[in-house]
Amino acid sequence: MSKKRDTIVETADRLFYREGFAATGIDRVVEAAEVALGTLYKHFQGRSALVVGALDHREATYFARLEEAAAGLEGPPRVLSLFDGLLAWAEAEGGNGCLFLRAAAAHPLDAEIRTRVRQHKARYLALCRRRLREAGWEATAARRLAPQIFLLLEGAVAAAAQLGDKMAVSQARRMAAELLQREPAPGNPRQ
Amino acid sequence: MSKKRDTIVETADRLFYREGFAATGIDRVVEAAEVALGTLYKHFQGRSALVVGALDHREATYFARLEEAAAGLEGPPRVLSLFDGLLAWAEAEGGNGCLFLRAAAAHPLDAEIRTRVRQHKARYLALCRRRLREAGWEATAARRLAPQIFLLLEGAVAAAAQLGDKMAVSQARRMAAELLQREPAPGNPRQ
DNA sequence: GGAAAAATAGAACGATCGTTCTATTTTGTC
DNA sequence: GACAAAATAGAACGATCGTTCTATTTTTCC
Repeated sequence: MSKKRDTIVETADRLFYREGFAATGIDRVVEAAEVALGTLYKHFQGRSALVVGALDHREATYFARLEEAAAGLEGPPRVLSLFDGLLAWAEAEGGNGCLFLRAAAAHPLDAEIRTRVRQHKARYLALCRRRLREAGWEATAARRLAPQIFLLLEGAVAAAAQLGDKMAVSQARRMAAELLQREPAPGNPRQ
Repeated sequence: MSKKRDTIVETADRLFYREGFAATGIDRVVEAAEVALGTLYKHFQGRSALVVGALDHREATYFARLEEAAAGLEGPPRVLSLFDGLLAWAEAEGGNGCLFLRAAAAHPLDAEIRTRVRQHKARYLALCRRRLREAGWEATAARRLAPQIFLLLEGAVAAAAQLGDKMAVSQARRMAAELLQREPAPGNPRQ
């Protein structure tokens, strides 16, 4: 819609993630986005709205990346591509943990932000379930397996956060592969 | 050593965890600890030193709790008690994620704090390895299994953080139990 | 019991930061 | 080319917060 708005949102997303919420103020975003302070306040009510905008941007781009990673895949690899998408993201932007959880930690009393965090995690879990179904698992099995896949994803993000340890992602992927192999989908009895 | 110092550290730990680093300033700690501002600055050089003090306190109390949970246990349960300790902690203090990771996120450029975070995670991983060895696994097996247990622990903490979802901890515990059962320790061939 | 040390209350400072405002310049459109 | 809308630079404000300082009171210890 607005080119300026997009620039601001992308810059805010990048800065918030790379340098943290505490370290990047409005001025910092304005400077990096090469935009005037007034322009930012024309598009966003205030800092809170800017953070929400950055989270929405991250939500869209991250899930888009996960769709790319799954393109053309079927069976268990379609589920495991969730880890490939995570790895690609960690390599591209450096594993600094989950932007949503960090936003919630940095703005503890902001209801709007907390809502986005919950939404993000709910959608992430729902995506795990959907992928399992697409890969051939029954609804009941998908409902049981999805939280386990989700837990491995969360563990990978958290473990990768502390030392840029990308190994944690492949570790989690291997564990997920074993998990899926142990109870194969009726639709894909052979891996 | 100093009673006042202990009170300050305990209060800071509790407030930082319950209300977040951004929301609890020096004044807030002083008020809750029922201590004068000058007393705090007599014991700590500044905010950064206070945060480090709180992290050290958390480190000590958390690992002590893990020791308690493992007392008297042998074999796989000795490893799984890591999850019991985590659950007890989550129920007592409410799962708000890992204090160390939150501290690092809130003070991105503080070298001292980043060091404590790395130390904490390294010790946690080392504890996983030690427990596996105590439970009868060989050194090579322990080195391979420890990161997997650690990943499940991190995943449980992160997943529990978003909705007070204590189920994530028991979920992770079940996954760890299966993991250990799949390749039993020579010293404890029967579970 | 009296001296030294610690603790207290509270004011004051300086810096940071989110936000608003104004005056000027640029951009887009008929 | 003119006019309206958007963008710009930059000053200014108010609030928060970490930190320092002073004067007074309490505690500790010989």
